[in-house]
Amino acid sequence: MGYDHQAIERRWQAHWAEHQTFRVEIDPHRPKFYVLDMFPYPSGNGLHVGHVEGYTATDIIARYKRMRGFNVLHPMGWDAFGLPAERYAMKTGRHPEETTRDNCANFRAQLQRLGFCYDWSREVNTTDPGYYKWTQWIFLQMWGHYYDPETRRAQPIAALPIPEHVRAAGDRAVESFRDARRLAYLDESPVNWCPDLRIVLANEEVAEIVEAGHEVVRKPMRQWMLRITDYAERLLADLEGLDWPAHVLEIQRNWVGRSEGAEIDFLVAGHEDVGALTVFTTRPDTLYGATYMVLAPEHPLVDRITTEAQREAVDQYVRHTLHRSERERQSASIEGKKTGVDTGAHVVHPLTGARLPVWIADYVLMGYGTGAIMAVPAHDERDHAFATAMALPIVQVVAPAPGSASEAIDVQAAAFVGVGVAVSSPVIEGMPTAAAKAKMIEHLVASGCGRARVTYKLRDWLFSRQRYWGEPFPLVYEADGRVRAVPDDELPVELPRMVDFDPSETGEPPLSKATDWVQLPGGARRETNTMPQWAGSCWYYLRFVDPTNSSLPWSKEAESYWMPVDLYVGGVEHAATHLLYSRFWHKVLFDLGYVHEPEPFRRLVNQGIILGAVFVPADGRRDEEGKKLVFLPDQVDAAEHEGTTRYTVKGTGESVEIQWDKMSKSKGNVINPDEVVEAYGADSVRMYEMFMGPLEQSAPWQTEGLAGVHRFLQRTYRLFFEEGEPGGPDRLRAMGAGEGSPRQRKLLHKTIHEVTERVDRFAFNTAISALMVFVRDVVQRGGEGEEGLCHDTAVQFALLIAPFAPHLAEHLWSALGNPRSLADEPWPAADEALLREDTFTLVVQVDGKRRAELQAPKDADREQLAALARAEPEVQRHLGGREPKRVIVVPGRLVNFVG
RNA sequence: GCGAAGGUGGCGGAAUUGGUAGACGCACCAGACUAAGGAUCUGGCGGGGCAACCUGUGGGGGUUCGAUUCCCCCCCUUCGCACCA
Repeated sequence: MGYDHQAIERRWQAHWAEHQTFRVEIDPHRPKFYVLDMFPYPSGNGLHVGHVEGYTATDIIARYKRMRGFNVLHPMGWDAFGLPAERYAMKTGRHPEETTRDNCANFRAQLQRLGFCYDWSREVNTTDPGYYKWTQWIFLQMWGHYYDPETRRAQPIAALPIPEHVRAAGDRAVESFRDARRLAYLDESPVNWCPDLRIVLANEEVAEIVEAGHEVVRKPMRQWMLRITDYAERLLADLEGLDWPAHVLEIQRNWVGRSEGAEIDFLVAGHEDVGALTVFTTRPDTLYGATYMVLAPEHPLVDRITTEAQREAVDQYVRHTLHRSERERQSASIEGKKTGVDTGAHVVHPLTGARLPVWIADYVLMGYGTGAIMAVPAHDERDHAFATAMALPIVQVVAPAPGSASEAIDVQAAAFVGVGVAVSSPVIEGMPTAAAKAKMIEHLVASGCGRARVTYKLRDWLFSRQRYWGEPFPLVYEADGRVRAVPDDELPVELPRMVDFDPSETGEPPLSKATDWVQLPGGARRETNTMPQWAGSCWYYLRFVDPTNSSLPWSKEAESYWMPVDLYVGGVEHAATHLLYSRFWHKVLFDLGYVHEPEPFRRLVNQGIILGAVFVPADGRRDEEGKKLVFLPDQVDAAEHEGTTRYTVKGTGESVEIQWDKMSKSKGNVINPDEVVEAYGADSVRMYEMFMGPLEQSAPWQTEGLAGVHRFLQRTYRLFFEEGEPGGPDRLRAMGAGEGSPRQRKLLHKTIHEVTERVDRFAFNTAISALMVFVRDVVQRGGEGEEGLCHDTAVQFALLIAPFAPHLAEHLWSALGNPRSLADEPWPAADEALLREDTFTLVVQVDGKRRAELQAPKDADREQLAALARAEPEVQRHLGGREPKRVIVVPGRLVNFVG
């Protein structure tokens, strides 16, 4: 019969399901371990081999930790709201509800066929009203709270102190004062609008959509925003304690983008009534070098201060800018072309009293700082380019530090952006840049026209979408226009069943067409936007701790036992989105007392990408349209030639080269997990993906490699079983009852030690290699008639491969006479005494070159080792009778004769 | 342009604190068993050389008895950021 992976895997998957082997409950007597995967979007394409890699890694850890005595929470669910389901529905007429249900069922079946040890009783689905009830509830918590910079935490909006003059202006004034501080707020500002898809996009999403070939323009629309910027400081500071990959921390730091500097107020000449025009700068020490001022074209004061003579030119420029997408503005920047228009207005330099012209230019962005800058062309490249183009004056106020390597600089030719010492700057004359900045801020504060300021690149999170397949907002607009929250006991606000959910060209959301649903008694109307796909994934890890609770999102008891997540594995593509958004929500929930730690994910690991093979013409030939020509593996023949593989296209014989590329349906280089699981078994596929290389690294999929791992499992199987009667079952081999030979015991314990240490380090590829070494050794000894596997060793080995090949391990375990699953068996412990060796391989070098090796006693001292080494004939030969000048002895390793 | 990570056989990759470079697997070659082998088992496998031996971890230099590992310069790849004042 042999290794029948299909029968074995079917049997144990059924066993685990029937016995609910992986169902877990709170157990105060055992330490917990929470292992989480990034839950998938259940697309119609089904599971991808890339999913399998990350999910196998967490599965190994989950099974291993469980055997080490931890109470392991290892859940799975579906991030099922989102655009693809909606677009698929528009194409086929199948409702997202149906396709989502089917896709989830398909994903679940696929994951179960891989034998992952999820607690399926905890499965969650973001589109389930019982789930999104709480997504809506959390949103309302944000709507009901504001961020208090004094206490540095969220507070109930009712606790917001209302200034007397606001209170005096009446209820409506108090309400808008509060609305302006809520963590969830309405804002009418230019958003990223994609006319093709008829949706708005978050800043984080724009690049991806533009990549896909869609246009994105700026368009003012009324949108729900989340005030993530209030948490910028904490999101940055709390990165410190996280066990996350350095590059993810880096991406988040960049994204939050903290910079320290100063705000400086300039009065507008002739417009003292508009108040100060405030700029942000990181170089307050260059204030004396400011020769003009630039406002973003969208700056609210542009209209007020523009002179009549310049009005037409300014209006035209503003219109022009609004039409250009941010993308275009950026690409213009890369070419270095600067455009802008003089407003005709002037500001007064707060220190010198000089009149500086005020320009508008699209190189200044409204969304950063104050939307206005003081231009210091001598010390800023962008200002320099602009000043040169517009013939504005350039005044040097920083010089290279005396004795520094910098040549004599000419700021007329190029900006000097480095640090140095202040010159032509009375208040800070001669001071080094760092000190000059501090002194200047001090001076500005004293004279009342400036202050220290920290600015972040992070912008508030655009949180509404004009889509159907998302969570409805639990908000109602009263007839008088006021916004009211749907009371908690009326949640969830269920998504109405609709057939036509095409968005309108103007961006009116599809839900606005569900008039029965929208219209409420008394002229009130529901909010018709829905939440973005990120909403459901912001907190799913919390729902897993108490997934069926209908009166609370999660109980305090469950949260305090299971949280935080000890290990989170997923792709790096979520570094600036999901991972930032969930940290933000978590901090709000922390402030409100619903979670007990400020960070959700203690340790994060990114898995690499599995690449698929494509073949391209060796001569770089392209098709008629100039696009890359790609051939698929089944169109290509391979032949060995002088040690390398040559590939040619079947039929034409054209020479092609192999390339490894991201798997994609359009390239046709996708590996379907179902097919390889069918052919080689789940254990082989899982183990192969772990054997490919370090988890974090990308690696090419090579089915030959999978076959190699499959052979290893077959060999393992044959170590335990021999062929029975023809057509009958295989028989467990006769095994010695004792502990086995000292040699086998020693090898076993060495293997236990290595596998344990490597799993702890996430070095799964080398852990598997240790298992392979063990099996090969025992097979060979058995083949030489020395000894087969003895019972005790067999038992321990079955446990050792369980995290990697759980089905085969259970099969072996059960054949060895154990009626119950091995999932709760203790992990084998290496016997320290057996790990100790009496001798070691001493390497002997002469002049740093290896000349001999010998077995030396472990406890030999330096003199003994040197003597042993010197006695070697090879060493004698290479020394040729001369006396070495030096003898280096590294106990336990080597002896080197030098000279 | 700025920042981060990386570069080891034909391929994926191993290598505590500097101490036998290439574990393990794939591919390939040879052999055994075979009616047969694309099954299985055994052996070989960085390059050069009959051999002794030489050489070799992107390139160049340095420290050291000894460098894949530490330091300096350069090249290349991947990723992130990119008018952020």
